[in-house]
Amino acid sequence: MATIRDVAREAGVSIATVSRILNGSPRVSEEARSRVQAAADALDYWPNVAAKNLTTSRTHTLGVLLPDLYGEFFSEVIRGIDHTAQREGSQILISISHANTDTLLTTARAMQGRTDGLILMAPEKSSAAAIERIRRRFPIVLLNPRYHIEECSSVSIANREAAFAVVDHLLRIGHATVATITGPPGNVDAEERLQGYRDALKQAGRKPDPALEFAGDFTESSGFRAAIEMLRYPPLPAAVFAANDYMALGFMSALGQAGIRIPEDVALAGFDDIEISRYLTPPLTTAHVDAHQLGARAVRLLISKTRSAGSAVPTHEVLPATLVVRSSCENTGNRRGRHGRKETAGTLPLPSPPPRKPSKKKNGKGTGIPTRKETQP
Amino acid sequence: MATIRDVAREAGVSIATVSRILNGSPRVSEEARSRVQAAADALDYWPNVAAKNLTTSRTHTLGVLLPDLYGEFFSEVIRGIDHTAQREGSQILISISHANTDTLLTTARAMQGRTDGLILMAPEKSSAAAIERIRRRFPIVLLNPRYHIEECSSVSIANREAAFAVVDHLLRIGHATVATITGPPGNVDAEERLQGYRDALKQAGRKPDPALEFAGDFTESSGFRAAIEMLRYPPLPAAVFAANDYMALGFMSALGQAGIRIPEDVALAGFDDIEISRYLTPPLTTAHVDAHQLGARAVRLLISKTRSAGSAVPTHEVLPATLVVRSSCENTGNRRGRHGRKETAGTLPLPSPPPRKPSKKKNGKGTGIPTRKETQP
DNA sequence: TTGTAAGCGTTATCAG
DNA sequence: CTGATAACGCTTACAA
Repeated sequence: MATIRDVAREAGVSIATVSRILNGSPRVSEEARSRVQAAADALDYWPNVAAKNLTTSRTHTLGVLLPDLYGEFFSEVIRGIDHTAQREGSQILISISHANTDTLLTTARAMQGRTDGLILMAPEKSSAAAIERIRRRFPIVLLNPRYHIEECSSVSIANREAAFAVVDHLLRIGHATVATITGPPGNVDAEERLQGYRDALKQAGRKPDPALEFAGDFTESSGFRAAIEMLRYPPLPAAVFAANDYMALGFMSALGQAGIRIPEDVALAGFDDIEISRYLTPPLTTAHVDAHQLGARAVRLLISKTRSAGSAVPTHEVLPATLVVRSSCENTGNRRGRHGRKETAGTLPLPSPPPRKPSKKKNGKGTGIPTRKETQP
Repeated sequence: MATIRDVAREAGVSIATVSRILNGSPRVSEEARSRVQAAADALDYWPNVAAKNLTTSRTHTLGVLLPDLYGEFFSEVIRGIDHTAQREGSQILISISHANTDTLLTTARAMQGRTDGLILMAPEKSSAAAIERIRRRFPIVLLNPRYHIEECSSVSIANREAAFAVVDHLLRIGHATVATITGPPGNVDAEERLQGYRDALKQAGRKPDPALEFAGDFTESSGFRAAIEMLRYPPLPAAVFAANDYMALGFMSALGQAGIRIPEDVALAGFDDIEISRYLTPPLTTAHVDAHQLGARAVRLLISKTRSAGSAVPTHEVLPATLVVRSSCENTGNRRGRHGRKETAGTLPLPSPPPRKPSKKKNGKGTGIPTRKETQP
C-alpha cells in the first residue's frame, strides 16, 4: 500500500508538505496542494491510522467495555454510543463479555494506545478494584452502576426511583399483595430495583416479606420458573413486579399455559420497556429506560473529559425512567370472573396506529419519575 | 505512562531484552526475566498497542462495519462476532450505520492500519462499488448479502429456501390464500424472502398475485399498517407470511385491536425467530436464524483468510434457517367459530418449562431446511 | 544471551 | 511556504 512517502515522491514534494496538505494546514501553496491531491488520488492513498495515533497520541476512538448483555437494551446502548461518537468524529472499539476482573483488565490493556478513553459497564460490584487501576490510565465513564466510585464520571438509571414508582402504582390502584421477581444477586441494577420495591411497600405501611421476593436472574426462563414457584404455593399475589421485562415475559408465558389470566387473576409489571412490551397480550406495564440516551450521554461525558485533559471534576448523571402504564397491571376487581376480552362482532373495526416512544425529554439530571398513561396500542 | 524504555532502565537491561521477555521469547536468562518482570510490575507497564501494531503490522483486531440494525438480530450478530474473536485472540472495532457509500468508505479508511481485516454487512446493492475498493486493501468477509461478489468470501442466510419452507408449510396445511408483507425494496434479504414466497406459490401451482404482496420495511409499524390495509379490503387472506418477526408483531397487534383472532381468523408466520416469538399469544411460526452463528462464522472465515495472506480462494457459506412451527399458523378449519382458548377450571395446572433453542448443528454449508415442530412453550 | 540500531508511517519542530 | 529531521513506542535483524 502506498505510504505518505510514495505520495511525496509522486508529487515531487517532501513528506512534511504532504502531511500538511492532507491535514488541511493553511500555509501551503495552491500549486503544491493540487499536485499532492492528484498524487494521493492516483495512488489511492489511505493514511495509516495507527501511525497517526502514535505520533499525535490522539486516537479519536472510544473503548467500550461491556458485560455479556444481549437483546434490545444492549443493542440500543451500543447504537446510542456509536451514533453519538460518530457525530463527534470518533470511532468505537468494543469488547463484550468480560466475565471477571481478570479479563476486564486484559481487555483494558488491549486498549492502551488505541483509545482516548473508556466507557465501562461493570454491573458487578467486584470489579471495583480493576476499575480503580484502569482509571489511572484512561479517562473513563462508568455506565449505569450507581455504586458510586466518586472519582469516576458516570451515567446511570434511576433504578430505585422508577421501581418505586412502578410498585407504588400497583399499590395505589388497590392491589393487596405485591410480589417481585428479582435480578441476579450482586448486580447493581437488580439490587436498586429491589430496594425501590421494598421502599414502596414500606411507604404504604407494609413490611417487605421475603416470601414474596422470588429469585430471578434477568432471563425469561427465570421468570418462567418464578411463576411455577408461585403456582406451587397458592394463593397467588394480587400483583407481581418483575425486575425486568424479559422475566415478565417468561412469567406471562407460564401463566398462559396454566390458564391464569393477566391482569384479571394476577397483575403484572416489568422494567425496561423493551420494544415488544407494548405488543404483548396484554400490553405490559413497565418502566421505560432510554438505553440509546444512556449510551449517548456516556459518550458526551467522556469526550468532554478527554478535552479537558483530566482536570475536570467527575460528573454523575442519573437518567430518569418513565413509568408506562399499560393494561397488564389493571385492577379489574373481578378476580376469577368471566373473560376479560370482549367477543367481537362480525364487523372489522380499524385499529389505531401503534403509540410512539415517549418524547425524549432532555431533563437530564433529575430523578423525578415522569408517568405516562398509555392507551391500548 | 511508563514506556518500554522506563522498564529497561529500571531493570538495567536494554529495551530489546524487555521486548523479548514480555513477548515470551525463549532465549533469555532467568535472571533477566525476573528483573524485567519485577520492573514492569513496579511501573505498572502496559505496552502501547498502537506502536506494536505499527512495527508488526498485525493488529489482532477485526473491523466490523454494519448498517443501522437494531434489536436482537443485531445484538446476536455482534455477540457472535465478539465471542469468536475473543477466542481467537482478537478484538473488534465496530462502526454502525453507514448510511451510504460515502460514509462506508470513510469508515473503512478509519480502519486502515488498525485492523487485520473487515467484516462487512451492506444489504443495499448500491454498495457494491465501495466494497470493490475496500477489498483491495483488506481481507474482507461479507455478512449476509448473497448477491455474490464472487471475489469476496461471504456467509449468508438461506433466505429464499427458508421463506419457501415457511410458505410451503402454510400451503400444505391447507391455507387457501397466502399473502406476504415484504421487507424494504433494494434490501437483499427482503428480496430473497419474497422470492421464496413466490416460488412456493408457483410450486403449488398458483400464480403469485401482486395484490397479496403488501409493502413493509421490516419495522413493526409497517406490519401494523399492512394489517390495516388488509382490513380495509376484505376478505382477509387465509394466511400471512411476514418477511420478519417484527412486522408479524405489528400485524398481530393491529389484528388484536380489531378483534380478529390468530390463527382462527388469519394464520400468521414470520421470519427470524427473535427471542420473544415463542412468548407471543399465540406463539409465532417463523424461520429460526442463528444470528450468533452468523457472526461466528464470519470471524472464522476472516481469521483464516488473514492467516493465509490472501492466497486463498473465496469461500461462500450459507447458513440454513430452521422452520419453527408454532400455533400462530394452525389451520383450525374453524374460521370465525368459538373461542380457541379453552376456559380453565379452578385448579392450577403447572406449565412445562420453556423450550430451548434448537441444538446448534454444525452442518454448515447445506441449504436444506430442517423443520422443527414445537409444542406450546 | 544481550545490545545496537534500523525501521514501521506519521506528525511536528526547526531552520531555511 | 517548504524541507530535513527528530520524535512516537515498539519489534527485530544483526552483531557481539
